[in-house]
Amino acid sequence: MAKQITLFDFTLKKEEKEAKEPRKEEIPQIISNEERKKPKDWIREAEEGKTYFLLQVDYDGKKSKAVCKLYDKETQKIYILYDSTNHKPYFLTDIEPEKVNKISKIVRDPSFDHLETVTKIDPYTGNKIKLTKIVVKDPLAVRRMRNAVPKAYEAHIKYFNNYIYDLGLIPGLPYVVKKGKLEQVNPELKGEEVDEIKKAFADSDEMTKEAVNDWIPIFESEVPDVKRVAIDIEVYTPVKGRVPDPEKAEFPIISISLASNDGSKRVLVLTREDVNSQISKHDVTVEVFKTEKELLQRFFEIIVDYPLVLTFNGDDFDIPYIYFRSLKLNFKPEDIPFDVVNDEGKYLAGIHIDLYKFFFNRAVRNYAFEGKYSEYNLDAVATALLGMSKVKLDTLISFLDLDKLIEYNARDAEITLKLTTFNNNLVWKLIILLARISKMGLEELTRTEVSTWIKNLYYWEHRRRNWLIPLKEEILARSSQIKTAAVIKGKRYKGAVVIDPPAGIFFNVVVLDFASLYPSIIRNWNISYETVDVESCKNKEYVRDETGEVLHYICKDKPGITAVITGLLRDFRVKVYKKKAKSPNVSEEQRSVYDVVQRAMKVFINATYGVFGAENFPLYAPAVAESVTALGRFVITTTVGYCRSLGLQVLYGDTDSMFLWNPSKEKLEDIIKFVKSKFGLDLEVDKVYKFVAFSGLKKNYLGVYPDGKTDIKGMLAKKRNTPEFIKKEFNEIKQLVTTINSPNDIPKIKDELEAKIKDIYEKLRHKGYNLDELAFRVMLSKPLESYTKNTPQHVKAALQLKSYGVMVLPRDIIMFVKVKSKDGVKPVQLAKLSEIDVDKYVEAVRTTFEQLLKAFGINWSQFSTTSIDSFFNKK
DNA sequence: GCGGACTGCTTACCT
DNA sequence: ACAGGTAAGCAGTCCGCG
Repeated sequence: MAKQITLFDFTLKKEEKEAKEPRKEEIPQIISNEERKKPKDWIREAEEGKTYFLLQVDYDGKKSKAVCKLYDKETQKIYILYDSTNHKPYFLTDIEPEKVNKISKIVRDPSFDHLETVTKIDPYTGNKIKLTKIVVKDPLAVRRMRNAVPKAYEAHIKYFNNYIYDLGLIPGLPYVVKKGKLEQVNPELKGEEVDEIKKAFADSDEMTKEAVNDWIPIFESEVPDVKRVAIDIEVYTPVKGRVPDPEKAEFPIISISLASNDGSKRVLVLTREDVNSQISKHDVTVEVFKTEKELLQRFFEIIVDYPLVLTFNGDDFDIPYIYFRSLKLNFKPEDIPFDVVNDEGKYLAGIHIDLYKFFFNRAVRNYAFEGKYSEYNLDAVATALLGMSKVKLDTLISFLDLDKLIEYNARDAEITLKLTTFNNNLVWKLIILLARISKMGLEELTRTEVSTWIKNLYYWEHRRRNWLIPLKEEILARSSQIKTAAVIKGKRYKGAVVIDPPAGIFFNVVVLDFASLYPSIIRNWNISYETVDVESCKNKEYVRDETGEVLHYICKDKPGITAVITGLLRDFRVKVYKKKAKSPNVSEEQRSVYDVVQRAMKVFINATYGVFGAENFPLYAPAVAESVTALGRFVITTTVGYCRSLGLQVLYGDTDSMFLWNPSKEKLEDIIKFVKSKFGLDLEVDKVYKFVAFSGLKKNYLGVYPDGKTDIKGMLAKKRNTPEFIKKEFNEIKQLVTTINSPNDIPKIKDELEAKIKDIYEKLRHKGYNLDELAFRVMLSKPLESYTKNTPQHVKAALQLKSYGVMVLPRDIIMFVKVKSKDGVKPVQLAKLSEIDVDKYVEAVRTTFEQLLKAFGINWSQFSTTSIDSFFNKK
């Protein structure tokens, strides 16, 4: 469900709208737990000796057991396997069993099972420590008991994850069922392949070398192309601009589309009196129903054959709507293969992935897809990744002829499916790889952020080493000291260096870049929460920032867990899979698999530094984060100094990059060698520009490659909220600029620039742009009521929309124009071209183009004898 | 009571 | 709920002005 606000929301006047408000119907009755779902034969139990892919682990409350959800490639169905090891929920404490025995809140609890004494390893010292394990019958009991002991360890871990750690399971890998237990099936690799991987780790420490073997199956195991079906529903909506409330489920479901990677495409549609119900030929199977109940009945019949259901925003809309609507139509709860639990749409015959949540994930967006989409509705994501969009409508869904409705509905399911199948199943493979690395089940993985993934990976690795997972307070007691002051108010420590660039055009610019700077620092300096600022350490290395001041010290006695895992992933990525992804000896399809593998690693590698500086991360260690950025500054400052000592001009640099002006090959090699020998870091030639136009601002330039392609960074012209007409005009000017080949070409371009800007100004004055082109598009980041400190313009526009009866929600993009009226803004839907405040737009044009003009050394005041000149002089 | 200087808030970007 | 750094535009406040 897209949240775009469209023009036809306003075709009715306010009064009419209120008159048409439907009467409130009763919310469906709440059903008691007993009446709820009884297990159906939708899912069978796994068979002994068969091989399955582990997709996820859940807790079955009725059987009080962990249950594995498995996929069989042959039958393409889901199977379950209950725990046969008698595994139970537990937590740990550092007091003796005798003392725990005296705590009645624990031992008198009906769920209390027994106590055990266990030995764990202290991550800080490597010493063995004795702990008491409090074993219970039910995961909820841990929550009741954990406050009854002074220190409760590992008491905040979800039970099914605890099960995964204890059994060393890796979701996404193949397993064979042996004696009722899962046994990992390793991929068969050629000798040379293994040798090649081992070679990449020849210089690593023992801890890393041991771990390499365990990681190979994660990256090399085949990813099964699980059978899946994307679904999308359309609901009759008599009220304009309002999304139906799933919990009320007041209005009929008029159409459901299904699209599967087994090749089937289907639309189930309701015949209606109120619209043209003629149905012509479609390239999908169409089934027509007289009643909504029959339609849903048929839908359930089809869907339960699928092990995996995909939706776009199904957690918040499609699944709850189907569920509550079915109850309303008197389906028995046990006949509905869906449920709604904790704001999640559950699919009871298998697994449900809500792709909206996955694509919204910041790490997925930035690291895996390199920010290719910046809005998160189906249309935007599909357009960016597939080049495919939703069917455009010029009226409400409720008014569509059935033919159009079928087409529209079918497209949505098709796009949703394609989001996982395009490019050789790239997204699907990515999800599986992320699950394997994080050791998380698919449903949890696709609904949580990267910090949860990293937490889970580290917990699993702690358990594998039999390390005790320390309490947050214990980590903070050692590594909470912060010595630097952030540049930005409100931030906790100092970050990266940004070199102030000159304004101007520079030819032959080479960009050098440290390969994964922060991850490499973590690995090379052995940084981890248990190695920074710990006493009782023999070999210490001091961390200094760029001024030479000592900030922290790192213990080199033993490898740090963060350094080992980050180093491992980094080396696998750089030395093995990035190479394989480009290797000419590998088939095109295999290359794309390796590309997914390296992208999945990138997500973890790049986010690791950040999570240690994030207060809510359970292994939060500010000293770790501060050490990383300080070393980063030290490294780049030293290297910049070295470049300058070679007589080179370093024009610009940000965090891990350096823009060198016309350097010789010899000097570049010299610098790269210097960095390798001094820091053990890899410096690479990242880009070579024909020229770079610097505006003089940081994080703001236009780089042009020899072939005329461009990189625009940070400029107003590329910001989403800049009006479309400015972007369009900027693009034309950009094309002009790319034709520059030498300084001699500049004067001519200058003249053309000047002429072009005069044109824009004239066009603006004569209302030559339409309202949509003039709109600023700004995202509402929170509910309207939460803007208490001030009222920004997009909020003013949103308030006007709201008073008009249009629902406005967080993440909606508000489109508004600047006008000469009280608020100074109006939503495009309510504005007229005649009321536009031209001065404001001239100002916006000026600031946008100034960023480019400054590179050419042009000031607005330099435009002589023009109307623009006189205009700006009076400002 | 008005306007410029200033701070703070908000959004969107860069690495 | 990964981090900090930079920029733009506006909202709101303070202060001086005999």
